[in-house]
Amino acid sequence: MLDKRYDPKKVEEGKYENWKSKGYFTAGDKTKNPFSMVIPPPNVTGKLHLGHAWNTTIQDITARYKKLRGYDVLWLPGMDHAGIATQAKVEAKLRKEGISRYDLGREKFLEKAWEWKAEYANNIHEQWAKMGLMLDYTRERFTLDEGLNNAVLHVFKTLYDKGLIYRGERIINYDPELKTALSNIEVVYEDDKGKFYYFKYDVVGTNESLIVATTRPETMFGDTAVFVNPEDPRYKHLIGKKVINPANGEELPLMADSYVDIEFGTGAMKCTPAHDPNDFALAKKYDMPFIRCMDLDAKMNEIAGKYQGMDRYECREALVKDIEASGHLVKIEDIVHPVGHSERSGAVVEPYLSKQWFVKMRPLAEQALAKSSVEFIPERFRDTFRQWMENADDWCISRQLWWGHRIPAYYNDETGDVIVSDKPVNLPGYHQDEDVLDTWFSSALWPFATLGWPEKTPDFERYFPNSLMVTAYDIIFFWVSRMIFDSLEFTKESPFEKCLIHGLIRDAHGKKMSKSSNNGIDPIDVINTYGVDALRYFLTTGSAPGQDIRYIEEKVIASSNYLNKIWNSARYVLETVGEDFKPFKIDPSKLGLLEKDILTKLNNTIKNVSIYMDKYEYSLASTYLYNFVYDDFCSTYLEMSKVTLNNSDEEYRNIVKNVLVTVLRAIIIMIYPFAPFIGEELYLSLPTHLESIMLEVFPSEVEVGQYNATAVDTLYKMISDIRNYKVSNKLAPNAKVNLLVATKDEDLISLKDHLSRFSFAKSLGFIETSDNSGVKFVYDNATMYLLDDTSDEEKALKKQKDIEFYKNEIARSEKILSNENFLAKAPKEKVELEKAKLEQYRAKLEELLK
RNA sequence: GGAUGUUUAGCUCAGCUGGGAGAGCAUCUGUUUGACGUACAGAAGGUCACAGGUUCGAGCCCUGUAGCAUCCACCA
Repeated sequence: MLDKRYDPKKVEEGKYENWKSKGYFTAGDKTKNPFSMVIPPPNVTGKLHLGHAWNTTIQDITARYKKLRGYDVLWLPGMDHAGIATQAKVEAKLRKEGISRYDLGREKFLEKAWEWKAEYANNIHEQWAKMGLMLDYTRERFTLDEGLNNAVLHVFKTLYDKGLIYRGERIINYDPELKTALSNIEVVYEDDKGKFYYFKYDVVGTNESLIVATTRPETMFGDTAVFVNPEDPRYKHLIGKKVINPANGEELPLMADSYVDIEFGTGAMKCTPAHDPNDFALAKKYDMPFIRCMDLDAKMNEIAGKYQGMDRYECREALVKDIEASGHLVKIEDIVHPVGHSERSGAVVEPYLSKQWFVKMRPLAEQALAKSSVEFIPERFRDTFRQWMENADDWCISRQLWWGHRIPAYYNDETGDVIVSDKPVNLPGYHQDEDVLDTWFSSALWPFATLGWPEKTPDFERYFPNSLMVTAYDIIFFWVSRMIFDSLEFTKESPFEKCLIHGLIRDAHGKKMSKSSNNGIDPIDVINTYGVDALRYFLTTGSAPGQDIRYIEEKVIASSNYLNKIWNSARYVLETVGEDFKPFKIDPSKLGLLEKDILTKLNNTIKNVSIYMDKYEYSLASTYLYNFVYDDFCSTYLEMSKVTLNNSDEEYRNIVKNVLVTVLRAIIIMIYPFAPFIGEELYLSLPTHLESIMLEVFPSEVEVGQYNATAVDTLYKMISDIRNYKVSNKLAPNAKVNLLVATKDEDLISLKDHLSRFSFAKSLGFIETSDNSGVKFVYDNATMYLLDDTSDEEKALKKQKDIEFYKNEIARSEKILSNENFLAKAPKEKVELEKAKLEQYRAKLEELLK
């Protein structure tokens, strides 16, 4: 027997290990159609947060549902080495021990990183198990494993041979703390407080000077020109002359280009080609030199003269002081301006001219835009993808790190030769590039490389392209778009058929969860308090696809209450039918009205749940199920069954029990993808069951046939009206009442026991034609009189209220039906429906007025 | 500067091709009715941001305005 209360801890215990050991998670049944997903590989940097919980729950619901639907489901797990992120963490850990990565050297450092990976992979496995994820661990992959590594080398070499990967000098975003290049999207812009320095530049050969403003004075040593707009009347006459750089006294040409905004600052701009991407472009245009005045550690170099060796900020301070002393400082303004920070280290990014590896984006992006067949859900995210693709700059893929795929380029310093090879090169005089690849270079191959590509493995043949990818919208640029263009380039197919996009999870006030605001919620805490099923249900219901959700504890509690409701309804059914009960095939001809009614509602629920599950609209699917469970099953049929079971013979009692079990079984299987643990527990309590709910199939509709639904509706309305009447007349809920029902509906009369029980009827009579005593309730197929000591006044009041109601309804209906345009243009069914309603209202009013 | 989302009950949110506004929580009234007080029976609560338009009919479609949020690009 089930416990009185649903206890998540007890219910969850042992189930996951059992499923796993029985091999239920392992794909490969060739008799079925495949359905495949790969998990977005979490970084091996730390704990999984609620966002992961949400993301993986959506996938798990999908996997379990598709399995119920008879698919051979492959959900492939794996993790990402997360180059920068992990290396930053490992370095931070070492730093606490007083060691730098250089103390250890590459080999030893990588050993430490692998140790780190092992520890965190273990944490992640534990969390996946807690979440109940149906992952096929026999196929688990890691972005740095041998297979992925081969795929990465193959891709690098192929793109290189095609000219789609090149090495070049460009301005890149440099993280001086982690000492590595970053790609554009690894830079986050924040509004920082800064200063705007106005300096006076003397114009050579004149008495004039002009004022140039900058936020980064320390880069003045790398300046090669000052630019103004050619149309700027203030400076027009000076164009072509030289000005003196107040930082070092050197002469700079005063040049003109329409790029310069007349309105901004002083309208005169210094040009630092090696330290600013826009200046770099200008310098290219005018064939100017690129002068680096800083080293990679953000310290000034020999170009800066006496400032050499200073940190960039130190230099800034000293230089400004010196310029002020020379009388060339005009003013300093406090400003707030966007400053690029490294996503991982937070360091202020330094635009820096250096030699890096790049992926040439245009050809790949155009192919992706032209050929991608990925269907985004919701559709609007296709535009997000498109917009980024259309504007994507070349992708800087080299990182000056150790943790990652080492770039397979080999240099001969003497000859200047470069060999790119997917096999190790051991030629004398050659040495391998020290850098590794951007972590996203390998994740971009995830959907196919995890299946064995570039080999044509059976898994690749069978499970690629993936059926579905599930991820949050913030990762479309980083990952989704790159998977799509790499997949199209290398497999000639889109990596997945559909891409389901969800939002971000926020705190109760709508703020982004983050470490800095300390508002993060650990999913494990939630699971320990309310159970994983409640968390899963909360995460995937009550929200629309693609929208953000807020974590609200009350909602998790509500979810838990709902599961408890299902638990207790199961308890009632199982206690009622008994352990020895043997369910049998339903014979529609033997069903009673109420049985037909609940089964019909079940059929509708199965239909709707299926429709929305198939469309990945889990929130809507769950709403239909919820309403059925609460209103139709628990509050109504289940209560009715108590009366039926008391008042019928053995054969009919068995039919009712059979219906109870049938409905319960369907509910359990439908809720199970959302709440697998309680689903399994209840399923295994059913009188007959398979070894596990994981082997079940989705419930199908039950043959019921036609029945008098009006009679059932009227019964439920009567009960509701009587309850309502008692409350509004301050009668106790169990106050006895005398009822008289005027009806010719034999089916309604056959339900008299239920009416009697739920109205606490003292007496209940049936008559053929209407009477005129008591408080009157009018239905489609009956009129009910409540005969008790209510005063005539109250009776009249109630009657007046009803009459008014119907009069209003009739007026509304007549108005619509007198509109010729409505009659002419609205669909016929709508018109007929309205006419039928009007007729009913009139009949009821007439009955009321008798 | 470009783009997207959002505005519906006190709060958090659903509302799927246009056809009589919904849920959970909170509030109020009742209830030892034979699974569930993590419950039951009821009640109250909304000019669906605003202004136009299309339509027989608009929370839903179109245009505009405003607030809130997010993303992209960024000015030296």
